[in-house]
Amino acid sequence: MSTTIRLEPLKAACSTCNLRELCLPVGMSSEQLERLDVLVSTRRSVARGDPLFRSGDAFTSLYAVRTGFFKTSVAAEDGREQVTGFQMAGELLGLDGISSERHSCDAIALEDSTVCIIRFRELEAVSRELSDLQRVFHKIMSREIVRDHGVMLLLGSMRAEERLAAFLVNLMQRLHLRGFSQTAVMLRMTREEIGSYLGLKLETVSRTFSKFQDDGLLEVKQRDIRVLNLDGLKRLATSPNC
Amino acid sequence: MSTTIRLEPLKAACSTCNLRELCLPVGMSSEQLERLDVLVSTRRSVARGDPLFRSGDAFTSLYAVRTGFFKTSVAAEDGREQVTGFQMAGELLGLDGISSERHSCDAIALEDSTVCIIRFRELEAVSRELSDLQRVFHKIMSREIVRDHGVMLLLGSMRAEERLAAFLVNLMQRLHLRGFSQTAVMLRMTREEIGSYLGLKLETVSRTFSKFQDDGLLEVKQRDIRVLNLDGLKRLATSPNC
DNA sequence: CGCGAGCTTGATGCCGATCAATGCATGTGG
DNA sequence: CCACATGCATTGATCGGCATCAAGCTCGCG
Repeated sequence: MSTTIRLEPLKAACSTCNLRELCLPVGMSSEQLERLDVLVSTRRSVARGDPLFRSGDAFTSLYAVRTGFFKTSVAAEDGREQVTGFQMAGELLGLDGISSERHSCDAIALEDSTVCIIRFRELEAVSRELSDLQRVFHKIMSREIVRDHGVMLLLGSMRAEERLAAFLVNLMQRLHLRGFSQTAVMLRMTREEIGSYLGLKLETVSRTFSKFQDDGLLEVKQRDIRVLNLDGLKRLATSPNC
Repeated sequence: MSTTIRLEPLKAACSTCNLRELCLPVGMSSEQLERLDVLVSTRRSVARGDPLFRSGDAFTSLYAVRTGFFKTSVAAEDGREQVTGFQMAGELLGLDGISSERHSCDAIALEDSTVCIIRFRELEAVSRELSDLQRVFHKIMSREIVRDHGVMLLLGSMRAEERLAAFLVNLMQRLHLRGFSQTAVMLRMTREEIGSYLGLKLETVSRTFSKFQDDGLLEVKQRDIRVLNLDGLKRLATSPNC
């Protein structure tokens, strides 16, 4: 439980960050970026398997993923876990904590990662003066709500194949935006974590991967996925079972 | 499609609204409330069955439910619908629209309702000057995210009985906060709408209601629900299937 | 009074869960 | 370097919860 927190005194600067168009500073001018540099002054490294924060921790900061990959999950009282999302470079973690000033989910690094620490009180203060920042931040929160509604649709009314296809298409899209291949990916999460996110058991996830392979949609070697027919996947991800 | 929109020139005033402690103005001083009165200047009536807004509509305003009851739902391309929430007095509608400046879900009145219209640009402007308002608004958005995560947990890992129990407990709690009985409710939504929200078919919802009645937890007469054993329901809502 | 929307209940079937065994990759200590 | 442990993935056999299909029922309303 006593994870050492490694803070990096390195200057984190939005103005020189190559993720800035995918992150909080999207669309900002260079003067505006300088205001942000004050906000985002520290980084933190999180080793694979370690928590960035846990449910119940006091909330003071948001975190922008700089490198690496995270999962967030909520737990029921009886211990059942639900993975609520996977986050990659440029995405924000910790929005759940604003409401009660305590985090309400766990954020765990799925590979060695670094994040930028954004002190929330300062973000609020700066966004009172910089309406463009205010606008962007509101849009980010709203986007998270819209994303969550999409997941509800998936969990509430899609079948296993549709769920996994939707998951893969979404993942490839986000990776592509970040300059990675649209057709090959090394998954950072286990079958069980995918299953938890999609409301399926790990065996079902595994079987569905195998079926996609049989159908010529994918090539699957453990966590190494190569997409052979993206359109076919997309068709599955949105269309009914007919 | 051509629903007549009825705007009410009546002055809507947060400062005299008895919902203010459940709504955007929570915790505000009387001077602050006067600033809010400017923001929230118009009301709108929505007849039962009519949309407050629809997916794709331009986003300009948030809506605070004043009287009545709403559902929100998202649709897949093939027409499948997922109810994403039910909203009652004091709750905010429209947060989904901020991200793309278009609404991404439908909001339909389940009974004759009235809402306060909150022009979003003005809300942003005022909250730049009133940090208490800014704080409250951020908490409301965050609370919606936390709620959505709870629904994901429900959809991803609970069984039919647990889902319905959790739904009922949550509903009774929110009604209780608003001064209604904690043990009796006249449901405003159909079995199909409950089912859509919970990821179940209407027959399953109906059967589960019947089972709860057999088990002495509820008395069910169509939409008329009387809770006989709230603790029993709560136990079901959170505990595992053991 | 009769129609229709919504609710209940029964019979049956299927998708995904569960249980169980095996395979595969990585790492560790002898 | 091999033997073995460990964690994760795959695959098969079986089971069960919920969906589906199909009647009836209830109640409000024209």
